Amino acid sequence: MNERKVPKATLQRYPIYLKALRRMRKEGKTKIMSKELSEQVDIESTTIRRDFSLLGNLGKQGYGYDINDLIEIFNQELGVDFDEKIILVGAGNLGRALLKYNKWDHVVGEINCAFDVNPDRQGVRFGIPVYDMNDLEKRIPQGCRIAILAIGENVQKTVDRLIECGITGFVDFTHKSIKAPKGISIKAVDVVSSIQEMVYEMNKMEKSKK
Amino acid sequence: MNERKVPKATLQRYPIYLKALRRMRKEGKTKIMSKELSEQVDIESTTIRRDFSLLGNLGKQGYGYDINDLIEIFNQELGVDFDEKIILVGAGNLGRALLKYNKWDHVVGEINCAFDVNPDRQGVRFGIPVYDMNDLEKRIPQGCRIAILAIGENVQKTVDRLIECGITGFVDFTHKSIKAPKGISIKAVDVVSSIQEMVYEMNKMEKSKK
DNA sequence: GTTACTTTGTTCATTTATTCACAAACTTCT
DNA sequence: AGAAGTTTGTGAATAAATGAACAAAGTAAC
Repeated sequence: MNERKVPKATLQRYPIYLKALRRMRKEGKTKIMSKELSEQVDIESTTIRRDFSLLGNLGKQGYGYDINDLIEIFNQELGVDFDEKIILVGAGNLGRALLKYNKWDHVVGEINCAFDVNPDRQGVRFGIPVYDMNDLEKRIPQGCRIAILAIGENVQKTVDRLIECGITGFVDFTHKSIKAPKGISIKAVDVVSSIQEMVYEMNKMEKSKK
Repeated sequence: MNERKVPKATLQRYPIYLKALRRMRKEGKTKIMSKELSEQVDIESTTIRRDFSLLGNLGKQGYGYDINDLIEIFNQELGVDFDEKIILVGAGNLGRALLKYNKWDHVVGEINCAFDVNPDRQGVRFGIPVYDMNDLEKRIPQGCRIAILAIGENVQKTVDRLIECGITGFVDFTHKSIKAPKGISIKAVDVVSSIQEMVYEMNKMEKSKK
């Protein structure tokens, strides 16, 4: 077992593992070996074992890993508190889709409330209050650090304002490029970028076949 | 100038560059230097220069890079044909949001058509025909390789069927873990994973401050 | 309890990615 | 046109990530 220092590359793989493990649990499996998981997620078994070992001695030799244990540890170690508060900024189509999709299985904290400039969208939606954007400073939950950006207009201005309110992490669904000071982390979730990366990979595969 | 062999790590950065470049163009800028871009996207200027140099000698010493040139080259080299055909599978809230958001500036091919099981969602939506899922085999455009998955049910079954139809790339918005044979590439776009990664990073930053 | 078999955790070699440092190439000023 | 000042592109050094190989620690069968 090593001291806490998870490499960036490993970090990007944890969500993949977690997803696969959840599926297996749902299918009724209770244990898994690195080699089998390897085939499922297309990552070398050695890499998997090393990734896991960074979080402790989770497996048993000659047996494998207990799926429930793994999921639990991952939830813990991925640093997500169940009471992490999240706000949704923008309750348009996309925002509402996210709310509806919000069966997050207690993986990350729930979305606490949402904000939108449009009065038609305010009120309670999918069980969550949607406030007027003007009331942001008044209504933002205490200790909230994370905002999901699902707006199309005034992105930079809104981000600046959110940072003022103490938000330090953004999940960004806009197509805009955002400027932010150090210490603020932004994760872009972007269909277009994903498609670009994918098409590139696909073309490379094609070429290597010929 | 090197021969075509773009490292994976570089590949992941191109979309970030592209986004920033587009913003700058919109702001009226016409040239950019690696050092300035470096500050904007928080990537070392050397890394940027090397990444760019992989696509050719795009810059001029003592001057910098021409933003328009860069954007054009990127669009080309990212391997995206403008006539890449894309289908949307699932026209619920999320699917519709994606359609509406579909001002993709000719970066990637447009969404050609969509499919949904629900008759209420069929017809023309945001200028794009939404067909019955049963007609998939009949209606899927010739040569279409890419599908955007925005469904919640029967994910695996649908994926298998799409693969039968010649789809080799998936942009996956479901929360399910999907099994697919080699040669099929799947890019998961997932709020929950993004939040997890982000929270982890945020916590790490906090700790390192103390 | 002993033997045969399995699978983890980790060391070490190799590959991949990043950063430093600087020559070559261009711009601008005089 | 020449000199001074920038900024690119890249070879060489460093750091990070991966993969092969195997000891240690377990299971299962007898």
